[in-house]
Amino acid sequence: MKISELSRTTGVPVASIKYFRRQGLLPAGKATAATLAEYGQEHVQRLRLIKALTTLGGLSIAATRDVLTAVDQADSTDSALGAVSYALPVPVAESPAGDADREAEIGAAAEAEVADLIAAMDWQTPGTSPHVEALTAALRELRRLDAGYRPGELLAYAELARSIARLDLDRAAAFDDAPEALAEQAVIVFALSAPVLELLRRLAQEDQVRRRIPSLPSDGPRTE
Amino acid sequence: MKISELSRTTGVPVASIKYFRRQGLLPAGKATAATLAEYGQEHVQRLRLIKALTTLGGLSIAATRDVLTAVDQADSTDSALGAVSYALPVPVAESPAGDADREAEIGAAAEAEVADLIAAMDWQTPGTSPHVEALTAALRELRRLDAGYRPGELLAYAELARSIARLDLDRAAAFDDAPEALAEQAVIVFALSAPVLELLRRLAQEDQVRRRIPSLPSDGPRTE
DNA sequence: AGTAGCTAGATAGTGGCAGTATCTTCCATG
DNA sequence: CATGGAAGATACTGCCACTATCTAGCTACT
Repeated sequence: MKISELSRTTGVPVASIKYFRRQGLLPAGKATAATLAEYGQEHVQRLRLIKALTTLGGLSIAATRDVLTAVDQADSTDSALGAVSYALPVPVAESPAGDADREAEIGAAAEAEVADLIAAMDWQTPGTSPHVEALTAALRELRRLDAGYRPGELLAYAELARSIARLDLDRAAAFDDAPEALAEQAVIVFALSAPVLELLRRLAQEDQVRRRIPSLPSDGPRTE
Repeated sequence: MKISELSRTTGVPVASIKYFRRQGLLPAGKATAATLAEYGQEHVQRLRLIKALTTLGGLSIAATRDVLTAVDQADSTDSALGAVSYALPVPVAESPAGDADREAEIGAAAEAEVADLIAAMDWQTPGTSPHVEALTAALRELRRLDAGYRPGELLAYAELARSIARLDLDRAAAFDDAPEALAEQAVIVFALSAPVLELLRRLAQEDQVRRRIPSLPSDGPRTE
């Protein structure tokens, strides 16, 4: 397959394909001559994955490269899942501090909240997990807004998160008879299921709003 | 409070405060003279909210403006929740089509999947909901990758999404005795809980991975 | 054999976004 | 009455994700 055919098959412009190659997202084709290379089905699939990660997953090019590198380097065993998980970017919030006293108080409360949660859930996480850091930062941010979780609320969410994670792992493990596909499946489940879940949550919220507030009009979004 | 004090209190540079004002994210201070305006506590809170929405929530300036406009225009009653929900951006994926036949097949399957799901959940959503559109697009994207949900899987996620939405609504409704704060609380719950939930999911995934794969790299779950 | 039409690789340019900096005019306060 | 801010307008910057152009070299058709 020539690059122009690869472009036609996937709908990705030739210039973009070259760009992805330069950025290390896509392996080079097998060169058949100094100015000619042959692309295969694996390039088609990789391009689809790149597109899905950037558009649906909302990943940057750099983050996509990190994730794909983890996929390629995964020794097609268990480490794939962990590597992919850590390669995914994390929503981090770090507002510039205003009042130092208030910041200290908020910070301590957030850290305690996370520690309590992890203990209560009996979660096995390394102390260096970026997710723990990020969660603490997120809770700090909410506390700055005086919108922290009330006692037990966060735990309720965590229980549901555990249920979701069980489904995720089931989904990822469904491919464990095809080791070379495991890492890729892990990416899909970890990175691309998040937006799907978020949309389900929005739909469920919408339903809940309508059920609890019967006076709401039944049409769609307000037109401008 | 002068703008320099507002800047010091919130940690946001003066130039950025002016920028947010220009973009319609922050109301102008009460002008006390041609070149002097007075800012109050509401500006402090609004700036905190802007920072939280952009950093933690990952919203663009334009999206933040839309959300805040919905907050301000909410007639401090029920419509606040709906307006905010629709003002939030939605992860949309639309890959350029390659093969027309395959696209048609994928599209039809995704649409049927969404319709079935909404029916099974008895969700009350308007046909024009952008969330329905977005979910269909997301499922199309996954199907393009040959990574669609197996029968019943999506429903299981949806059930959990419903549980989450119930928690969300409880959280939002906790402020219904302070109508002017309801819309703001809705923003916080709808826009800022998503990253928290995502982080909980990551932590839970991490825990699940560790529990399911107790072995060391030398002994994978399924070796080739 | 000649040539039109690809191709690879390098480099440069574009448009959008989120600020950041500068400039001018004006005024409150010591 | 001088000076340090403040307001508003405009311009500039850096980053990102492409997109276009250019050079040089095939290669397949006639």
